Amino acid sequence: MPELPEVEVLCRRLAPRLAGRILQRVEIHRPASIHRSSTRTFTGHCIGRVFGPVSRRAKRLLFGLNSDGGLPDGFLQIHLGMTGRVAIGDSDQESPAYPAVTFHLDHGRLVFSDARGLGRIDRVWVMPEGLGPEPLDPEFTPGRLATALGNSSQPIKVRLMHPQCLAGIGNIYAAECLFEAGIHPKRPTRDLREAEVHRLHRAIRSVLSQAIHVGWAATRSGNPAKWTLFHRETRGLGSDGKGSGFRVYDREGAPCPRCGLPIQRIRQASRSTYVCPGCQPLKP
DNA sequence: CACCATGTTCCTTG
DNA sequence: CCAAGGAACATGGT
Repeated sequence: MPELPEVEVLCRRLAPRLAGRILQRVEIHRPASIHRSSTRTFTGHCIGRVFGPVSRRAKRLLFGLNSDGGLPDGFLQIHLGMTGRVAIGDSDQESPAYPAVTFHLDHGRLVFSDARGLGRIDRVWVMPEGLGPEPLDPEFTPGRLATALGNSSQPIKVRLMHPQCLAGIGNIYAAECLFEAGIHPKRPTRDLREAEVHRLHRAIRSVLSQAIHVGWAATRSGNPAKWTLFHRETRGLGSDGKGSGFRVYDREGAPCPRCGLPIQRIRQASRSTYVCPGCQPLKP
């Protein structure tokens, strides 16, 4: 469930439930999930710490930790990879499938589970560096987008997904944003006109914030166990033009919600991209 | 068995 | 040198 909107909603859900909780014990079921330190070192840097604010940078969750004296002591950073999940449960609840690391708290526990094992947990003391701007930051203007895109000849879709270019955009939302902006994924980045960069900026902000809105609403109105996969629940329902479903992602052959032509699936950098041949012309 | 999969990083090829 | 593509990571679902 890991692109910016899903991580953002997860972050907002976890924050109030973690604040003040004490990390008493760490159980590592999958050592490879611990990044850049031994399991021993990692555990030692966790035990006894108290959870503070929870935030997000790109697709990473950052759990602020304090020492038992109350002083700030860095972060627990979780990158979900493709299949990572985070859940909070009572101690007597059944564990989720594919548990990788369990954090036992003074009340309940936090479980990171991961079927494919591409997610990573890190103990860090500085904010992540080398990442592109946050698209929902008020400072993120069309000009900032233009700067981030640079004078690259890369296809715009591939460029959008590059973490050092822009934070938080993955395969799903790259396709959605480009559809919304009416830009073909294969357009060379440097060929985009100013008006198109403007449209793309607007599309990125509206698609991402709408996804957060939908994801957040889903957590509040039932089906809490499945909210992270809301895009799968809504497959095929995207033709309402706005709201819950994806407009193009995973909708090969389905009618474009804007013009009715069948959505095409193409390949780019060995990943699937979905595009409407009518609404996203190859030529500006 | 074949092919697909929400991410990131590194290597190879042209 | 650069850019684009592909592989790798490790595993499950269809």
